[in-house]
Order: sequence, then structure tokens, then C-alpha cells
Amino acid sequence: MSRVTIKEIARRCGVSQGAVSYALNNQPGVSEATRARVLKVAAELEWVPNRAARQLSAARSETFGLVLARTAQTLIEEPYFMGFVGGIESVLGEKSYALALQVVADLDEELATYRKWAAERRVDGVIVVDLRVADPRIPVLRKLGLPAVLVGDPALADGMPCAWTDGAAAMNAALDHVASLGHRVVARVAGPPEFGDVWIRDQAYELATRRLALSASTHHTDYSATQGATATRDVLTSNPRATAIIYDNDLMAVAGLSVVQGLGLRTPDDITLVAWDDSALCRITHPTLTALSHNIVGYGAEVTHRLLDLLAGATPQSHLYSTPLLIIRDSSGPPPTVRLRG
Amino acid sequence: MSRVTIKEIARRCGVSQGAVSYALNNQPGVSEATRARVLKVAAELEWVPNRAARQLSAARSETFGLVLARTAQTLIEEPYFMGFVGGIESVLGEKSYALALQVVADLDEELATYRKWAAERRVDGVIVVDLRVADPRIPVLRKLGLPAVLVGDPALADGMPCAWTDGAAAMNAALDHVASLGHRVVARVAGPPEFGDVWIRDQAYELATRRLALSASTHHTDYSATQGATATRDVLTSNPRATAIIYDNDLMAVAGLSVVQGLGLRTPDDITLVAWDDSALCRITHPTLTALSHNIVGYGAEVTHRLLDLLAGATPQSHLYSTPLLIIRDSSGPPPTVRLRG
DNA sequence: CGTCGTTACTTAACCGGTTCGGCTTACCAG
DNA sequence: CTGGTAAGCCGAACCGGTTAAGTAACGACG
Repeated sequence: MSRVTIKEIARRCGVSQGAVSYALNNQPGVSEATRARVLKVAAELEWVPNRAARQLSAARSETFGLVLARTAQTLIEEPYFMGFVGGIESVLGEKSYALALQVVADLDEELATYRKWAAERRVDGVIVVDLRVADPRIPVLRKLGLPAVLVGDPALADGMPCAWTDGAAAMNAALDHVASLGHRVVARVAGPPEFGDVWIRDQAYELATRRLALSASTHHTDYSATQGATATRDVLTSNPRATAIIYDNDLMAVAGLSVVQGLGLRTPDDITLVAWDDSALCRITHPTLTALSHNIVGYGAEVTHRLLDLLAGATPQSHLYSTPLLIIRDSSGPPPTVRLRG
Repeated sequence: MSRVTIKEIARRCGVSQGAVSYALNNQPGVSEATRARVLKVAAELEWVPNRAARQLSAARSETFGLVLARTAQTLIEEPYFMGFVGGIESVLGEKSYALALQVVADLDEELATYRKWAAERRVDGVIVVDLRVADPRIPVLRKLGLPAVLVGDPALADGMPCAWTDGAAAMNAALDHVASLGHRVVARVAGPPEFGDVWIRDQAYELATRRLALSASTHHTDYSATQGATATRDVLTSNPRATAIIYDNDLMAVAGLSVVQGLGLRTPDDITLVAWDDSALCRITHPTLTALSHNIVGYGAEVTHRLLDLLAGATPQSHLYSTPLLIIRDSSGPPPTVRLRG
């Protein structure tokens, strides 16, 4: 209602608009006495800066962008994203930055969004998720000069600033766990192979199963519950049958558990299940799921801090956030001594 | 980087800035010939309007606001919100509107956010979720003159424009279902009583159980998996024991299923479970969960359309989106003939 | 005492659009 | 031929800030 502007404050304080601007932005050019007076009046009038005006003149939007190239369905199913967004928000909220969130169908639309944002000066920087192998977004962002923090392994980031969790180490931990329980045949229900994280884990899985002399198979999916279930069914009906399955997210692990139960098998007696991205899901199933747990909210917050740093002039670098921690719950145990059809 | 402005277009077309603005905004005041020429040049130069500038002069932000007063944890756990946000986005995206999303701790912070947004002219309108009984946000939004669409029953909206799903009808359907299966003792694991939706359902539950002459109890929770599990345990150990439980969301239903299995009971043989907000969760458990299903993505889209209409000058009104549909799956069946401790 | 450097401002241009009053010009009725 | 009207366009103010450049006052210093 009040529509308080800097001009009004200037009038009341008997100084110029410019002086008020300096005072409010904590910049040199005004005496402490004046600054205090201005701040007091601004507070009294409940002045709030007009974002558009500031943005127009300062060429800063105080907005970060996040594009999610996933179907609405995936976004609903996977708790991951909301957690990540929540983490971003928690940091931006207190800096009074805003988040521009856009959900698109595919990478091309994502690129178009970046181009549009860059042209509109809509965002100061972007957070890029679901990094791919040889990700086409990297050259585009470079060309646009749009500051960005990539969420993913430095091996995928091509020198751009990134934040990552050590998926390879986590995969090793998971395989060490099942191997030490005595499993000799394992399976991996993975996400889409073009995703960087999946690729990293594929490599690690390959290496670790060889190191541990495990018989191994990998089943790629689209991360959905449906394909997680199908892949699980495939694993359970193949010969020799795996006695432990490692999933790339928790949704597929839960779906897998359901398939196991539907076939009349028991966990962990008949089969060991290990999930990734430990959300509440893993704790509310029966039995509870052993999972590679990491703090997704914290991850989102971390990435956001990196982007803020970057805009503040920090030198771009990759930043290891954490290594997912193996939380052992009820879904993992020794393999059955008598193998089915083995 | 081209940084194409309206001025540049004007120069190239040999007309004034103002004329270009009229042409680009499809407003009268320029000839068709000129308009065509301007549009052609604008397209060639790949001109994109600068949001800030437009916002500053037109006093429209082309942004809607959504505040979620929930803990980050709830947001991660409940698939509901991401779906809703996805629905909003799907509409806003094509109108090139933006969504300002803010996650806060409580209602007071939510109110503060509205005040700030109104003062900053940050948003053109807001979408208000988690409507309460005698919601304090309603008078504040009225006073701020901030256009809003409330998500909830007209009985709670106090005359403000709203969009809702018929929770009472859904509750009736659920109780008719379990009653027709032969259940005589039912329980309801509900959300927090101060939430309007919960209140509506409480009323409907009360009426319907009386109508059907069912013995009934209600257990209020905070919607979390933990409290859903606790409430389920309470239900299962009370005497006479309910043979059917109706949950207020799917997360608690899944948690409840896990408790049931943990106690060595079977579903639906020993107990019938009915969930609300049918997300993927209900289909990936074993057994699959009978649920009151509604299209949350569509709901978000609907609400957004209502807000757009409102800003376009439509008369405020309440709008019934749909009635949740009872999807019968494996978790509901006749009650056990021999009651435990009954 | 003149000069130089600071400090504390003021002034005004600028960001990139929108919008309104007013000026031309063309056209038509009287 | 004149007056009125409307379409088409121009110029400039304006939205609410930021910021470079200019200025007045003052103290220090050779």
C-alpha cells in the first residue's frame, strides 16, 4: 500500500536520493550520522527495496535458476528433488535471493531455458543437476557466460565449478558390505546410462566386483518404480540368481522389495537389498532397507553456497560435499546357503 | 550477450521506441505494416523483453508466489508438494510466468513473506495451501490486497476464491467401501486437526460412521511417517481393535503397513488399510494399497489457471476441481471372522 | 597563505521498458 | 474549401533504484 520509495526517505531526511542509496547499501560516501538517520527512517517507513528497480539498474537479479528436465511423474515419485530444492531454498531464503524453478521435458528445452534466462538477465546463475556424460549443457553455459555450479563428479564437469558426492567410494562400501556377508553373485539396478552419476557408479561397480571376484550384472532403468520392479523380476529369475541387489535410488529399491515379497521370497533371508538416496521410504518399509545415505537437503544448501561464492568472485573449483554413508538395516544379511536354481 | 533492446529495434525500423513497444505488445497505435516490420526485426535480433524493466514500468511481476510452511523433512517425505509444484509450473511455463517458491518454518513467517512480497511488488498473486480452520492468512491477504487462490474447501475460504476437492464425498466413499466389506470397527489416522482439510474429513468421518453405525476412533498426527506408525500401533493394540484404518495421506499408510507386517499381521486378512493421496507409493508396496486417488499435478494446474483468471478480471469464486476416486487394491478386504482380543 | 586531498554530499545519467499527451497527416462530411 | 475526426507515430515522462562525475567544505601541510 504505502509504496515507500527511496525518494520519500530522501525527502524526509533532507538528503539526496543518491545519498540514501549509499546509506542503505552500506557503501562509503555518507557519514555515519547520516547513515544512521537514513536507516532509522527507512525502518520507520518499512521501506523494502523494489526488486525490479534494483535489478534493472544494478544488472543483478538476485535470483538463481534451476531447471529440472524430468517428467512431472518422476518429480513426484522421487523424494530427491524436493529435498534438493528445500536445501537450496534454505540458503537463498536468508540471503533474500529467489529461486526460479522450471520443469521441462528434455535437455533441449533445458538449453532453451538457459538461453532465455541469459538473454532476459533473469538469473544471476544456475544450478545444474542430472549431469550427463559429455554433457551438452556445459558448452552452452560457457558460451552464454552464465555462472553455474554443476552437481556431479569433476570427471564430468569439464573444469566447470561443481559439487559432488563420492559415488565410487559409496559403491565400494556397498559391495564390500555384501561381499563380507558372503554374497558371490550380485546385481545392480541402475539409472539411465547417460546420466553421469550412473556412469561413475557403473565404473566403480565394474572395478569393485572384479576386485572382490564377484559375479555381477547391471540392469539399466529410467529410475522409475515400474522399471525398478521389472529389473528386479529379471534379476530374480535369471540363473545363477543374484543374492544381493544394489539399487540406484530408494524408489526402485522399495519397488524391488515389493516384487521380492510378491514372489514369496523373504528379505534378507533369500535376498539382500541395498538402496541409494536414503529417504524416509527406506525406514518405513518392512523390513527396513539398508541404504547409502546422504543428506540431500544439505547437498542442495552446499551447492547453493558454492554458487554464491562463485558470484562473489571465488575461483571456480570442484568441491566434494560428502561420501554417502552405508546405513545397515534389516534388508541385508548373509546369502541363503542353499541357492535357488543355483 | 547481444543485449538487444527496444531502442535498437526502433533505430533499425526507423520508428520511435514507443511505437515498437506498442507493436510488440499487440496494442493499437501502430499500423499493421509497421507492426509486421517491428516483429520481423525483433525476431531477427532475437529480442527478449527484459523482465525487470517491464516489471518496473508495468507494475506487473509476472510471477506467482507459493509459500510452504512445512519442515524440509515433510516436503521431502510427502510426494504431494512436488506434484503440486509441478502442476503449477506446467501452466506457468507456457505463459512465461515464474514461480517464487519459499519454504518457511511456520505461519508467522508465511505471513511475513506475504507482507514482504506485497511491499516489494514481487508477485502478482499467491497460491495458498494447507488452509486452516479460521485461517489467519485470509484477513492478511485481504488487507494486503494480494490476489490469491486458496487451495481448500469453500467452507474454509471465507468468500475468497478457492479451488478444492471434495474430501467429504471421498471420505464417504471410503467408509461405504469398508462398511460394505463387513467392517464394524474402523479407525482414522488423521493429519493435524488445525488443518482445514483434516477438519472437513473429521466432520465427514463422524457423520458417515454414525450413518453406517460403525464404531470409530480418530488419531491425529503431524502427517509424518513416524507418527503414522505410532498411531497405527495404537490402533492395533486397542480394544476392540479396528479392522480397517483410513489414513490421511499415503506416507502414513505405508508406514502403517510396515507396522502391521512388523507385528506379524497380514493385510487385508487381518486388517484393511486405505490411503489418501494416491502416489506411486501406494502401487509399489506389497500388498498394493487401496487409496483415495486424485490427480495432484492436475490440481496444481487447475489452481494456477484460477489465479490467472482472477488476475485477468474474472469474478472470484470457488471452484470444485474433483472428488478423489477410491481405487481398490490389495490392502482392503473383509474383516477377519475371528477377532483378536475382540 | 595557497594548495592538495578527503569527506560528504548533490546532480544527473542510466537501466529497458510502458504509457500518455500531442503533433501530423489523411480522409470525409458539410 | 473548411472543420472535424481518427489513425499513426513521436517525444518525453516515468517506474525506483544505482552510480559516475562534479562540488563544497574542511583540515593538513609545505
